[in-house]
Amino acid sequence: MLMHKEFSNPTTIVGAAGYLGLIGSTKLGGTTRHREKELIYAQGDEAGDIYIVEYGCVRVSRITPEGRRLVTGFYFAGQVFGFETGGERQCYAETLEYSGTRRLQLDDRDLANPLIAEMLFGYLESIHQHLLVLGTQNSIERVAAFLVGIADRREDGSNKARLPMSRCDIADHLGLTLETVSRAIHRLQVLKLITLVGAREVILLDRTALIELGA
Amino acid sequence: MLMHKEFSNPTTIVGAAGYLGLIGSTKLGGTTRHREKELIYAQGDEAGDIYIVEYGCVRVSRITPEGRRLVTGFYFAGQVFGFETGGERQCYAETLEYSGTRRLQLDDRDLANPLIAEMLFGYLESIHQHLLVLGTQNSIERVAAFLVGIADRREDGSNKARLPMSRCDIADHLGLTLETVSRAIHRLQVLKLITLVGAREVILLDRTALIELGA
DNA sequence: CGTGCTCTTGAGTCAAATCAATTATTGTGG
DNA sequence: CCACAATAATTGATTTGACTCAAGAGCACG
Repeated sequence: MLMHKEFSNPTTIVGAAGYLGLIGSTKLGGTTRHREKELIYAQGDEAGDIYIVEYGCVRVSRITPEGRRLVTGFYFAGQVFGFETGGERQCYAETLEYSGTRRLQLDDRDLANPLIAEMLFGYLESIHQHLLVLGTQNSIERVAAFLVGIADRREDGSNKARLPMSRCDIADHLGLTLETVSRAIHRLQVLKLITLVGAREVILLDRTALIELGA
Repeated sequence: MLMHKEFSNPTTIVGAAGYLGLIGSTKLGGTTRHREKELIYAQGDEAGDIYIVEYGCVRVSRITPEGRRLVTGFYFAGQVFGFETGGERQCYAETLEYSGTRRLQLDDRDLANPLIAEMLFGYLESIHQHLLVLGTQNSIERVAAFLVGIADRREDGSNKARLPMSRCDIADHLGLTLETVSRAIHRLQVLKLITLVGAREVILLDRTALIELGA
């Protein structure tokens, strides 16, 4: 429907490319600074606008009536989040660290803007990828795909993935438990596919093998 | 972002409401008739247009590089399918029974049409719901949610769900095996929440309890 | 009225969940 | 700056829900 998207990367969400073209738009707000663990919006808030991450990291999640949580995504610098249906938001958006975001007011006609449409379709593609992960992959494949996805979103092209989110956040994103995530990371280390630098940073030693695992 | 969507129903995709307003549009093609198991589009085909089911049922699925399959959705009369990112389709669409579909040509500007936008956001919401199912629910909850979702899409308001898809299709939709689906259906019968009429039709005896299970 | 599907059912296995410590890390006040 | 509390992550032991493998049963169709 729109421009072609690279497919080597399983979890790229929405790049900054489109965003640049919006600078100067009257509907693009200034940068809002958030402390760690700050709520950007909650379930029940009015939906409609979207947000662009300037720096830092945002976690978007959804709670089921039974209290189970699904983390629908993590968004880093240059990425867009907040696309939602209906009048009310069904998700919570919270910062995981000191972050800056800009709000972009949207109305129906903005969807005709190719930049906005690209963002929306990029988001659609990312959910589809997430579905594929949750529907077909085992724990080690899920974690491998996750790490590659995070690393791919770094602005520098380095083989590192910074993890501002907890093991529990990762688990709730991948439909696993935090213990299983921890064990999968351990196994990837034993397989010499990654190295841990502390608990919150990983170096991808064999990206190809990781992509193959998580494909 | 757009109009409010009912939330009692976990798997409604895109209703026929929007479609009616498009009758007369030059871009809406005539009805194409398909035999059972006919391919409507394949991975690699050019993306861009969407389809409306007139009657029958369409299965949309995606195959991973390792050959695993995810059925992303089933579409019945009045529903829209075929929203995809990028130049090439990543999914296969096939009829499960004798069906009729109409193609709707889309270009970027059509997204500004509220009817089209509603369809797109309805689709977005349905994927989100599917994610929630795959990310948080166990086998019996998944099957319960699935059956309620199918029943909700009947035009008559009856508590029946017709299942033109096989157990294997359901399994690949829910991230389970066909045996597990069969056992879950059996357990729902024992719990007196459903009755089977043959293998391909179920009557929902306690929709509330089913929704609670699958919520 | 077979023949081939699909679906069901059973038995055994295995991957991930659960339960339970233990070991980093991080943060705080003395 | 260090001791200590609090939080997060790892690791181990055990359980369990879903998968796998393997027969049968039910149905649809020629």
